[in-house]
Amino acid sequence: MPHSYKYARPALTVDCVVFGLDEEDLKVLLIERDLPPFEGQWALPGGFVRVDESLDDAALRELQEETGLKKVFLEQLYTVGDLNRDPRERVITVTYYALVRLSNHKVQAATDARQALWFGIDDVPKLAFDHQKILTMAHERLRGKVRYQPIGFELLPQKFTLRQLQHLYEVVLDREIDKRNFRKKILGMEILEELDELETDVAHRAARLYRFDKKAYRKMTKQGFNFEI
Amino acid sequence: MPHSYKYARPALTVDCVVFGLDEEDLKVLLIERDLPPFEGQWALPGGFVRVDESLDDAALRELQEETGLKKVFLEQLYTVGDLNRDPRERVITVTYYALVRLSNHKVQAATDARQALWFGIDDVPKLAFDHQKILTMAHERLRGKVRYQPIGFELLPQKFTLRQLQHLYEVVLDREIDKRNFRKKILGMEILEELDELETDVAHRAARLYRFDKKAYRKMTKQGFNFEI
DNA sequence: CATGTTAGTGTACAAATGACACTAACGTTT
DNA sequence: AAACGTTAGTGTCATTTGTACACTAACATG
Repeated sequence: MPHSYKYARPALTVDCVVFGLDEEDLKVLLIERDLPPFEGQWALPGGFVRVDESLDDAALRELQEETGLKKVFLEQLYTVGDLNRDPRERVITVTYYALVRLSNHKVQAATDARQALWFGIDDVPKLAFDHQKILTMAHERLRGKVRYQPIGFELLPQKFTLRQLQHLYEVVLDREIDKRNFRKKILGMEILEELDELETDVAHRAARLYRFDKKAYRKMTKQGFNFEI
Repeated sequence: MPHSYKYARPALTVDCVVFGLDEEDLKVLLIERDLPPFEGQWALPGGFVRVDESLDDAALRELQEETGLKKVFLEQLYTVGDLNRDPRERVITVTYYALVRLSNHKVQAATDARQALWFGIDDVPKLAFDHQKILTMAHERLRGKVRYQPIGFELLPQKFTLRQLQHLYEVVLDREIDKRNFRKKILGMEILEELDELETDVAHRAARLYRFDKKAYRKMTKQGFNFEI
């Protein structure tokens, strides 16, 4: 035990709520714990922060270690520090949420996790610790933020159809959206680059592909433009 | 040094950005540090989290100890944990922002602080640590949040005039607002209780006093109402 | 009683939102 | 080759919301 301090210190961890999107559903990535406490239960990926790495780095490292995910969109969510949220000792957890392109990423369990699996957001099992509460918070944050920041694109492939984009908002906001009004609005923002490509492998008329134009968005933001769905 | 751990642990602190409002300006409460590091410099009130108190409790306690403030509106802001933000050792800080009714609260310095003083938001001195960055974040959060959550009332006395309320939004959002449109909008929300009282001690026609009707707001929120300025 | 200062009120135009239905394209089935 | 099924893609009108704008009333003060 080489590290001693005058006053007791809580342990510090990071946990991540990783969202993905498929054709039907909003999904969350969970791991099955391979260590006590809550061994064998499902939990959010996460782990201890090393004393020589930043919080963001810790979150990225744990994601990679436990699920194989790299280079994902990641934002800090909230820090939970209730007294008895971990049965072992006082633990402070800085929580993050991440958005990934489901199609791009093969997930695989590793360190400290028996397996990593995607669950439908309305279909998650009982979670370890207070992870259900964190998941709920993350979901609310996503619902809120997706409406006034163009973060939803992180859930789609880089080239996507307007149908996919609309579907994203319908799933995340949990309400139907009128197709014509949606197209009018999103195209009117001029933050989508219209590609000379169509989707492939569909059993009906193929839709045009678009790409989020980050540069145009940044420029417009500086001129007072506000993204809003 | 009775507390030993297998791995090194960062220290954990809380810092608070306390906002207040007077007739002119949005203000922030700062303390002059009475201990190294940065002794004699201005900083955000804050301090170490005890191992047996929650993060929120730590923030409230430090506020009371260093500035004398009690029972303020307090919300978690962000957790900063860059590697070298404290010259002594690795320190993780959970930051909060607080809103207080300036008129109600007498401020007085205490533990670890030579004095506590209100500064105009555009008139803060050089701050210790990365506190300027935290302050900027808090200010942005306030600007953003005040528009879609009725937290602004926390900055006003419980009974206020529409003029004061409008002034609040003008100061926080840093833009002029049309008086008639503002009144139409805010009164149309039906979240203000019109009192049979007028302001006193003014050298002109006295304005009617209103009170924020929290119950009505909660009820309407449940029915899908969204506050927005 | 004149002055200065803020309270309190309505209208008209512009912009944004929301509701709504058909034809075109294209792969699949018969 | 024709019919079918499925999704792409498009415009208008009515309603709601936002924005710009100016005068009279009330009241304390000198």
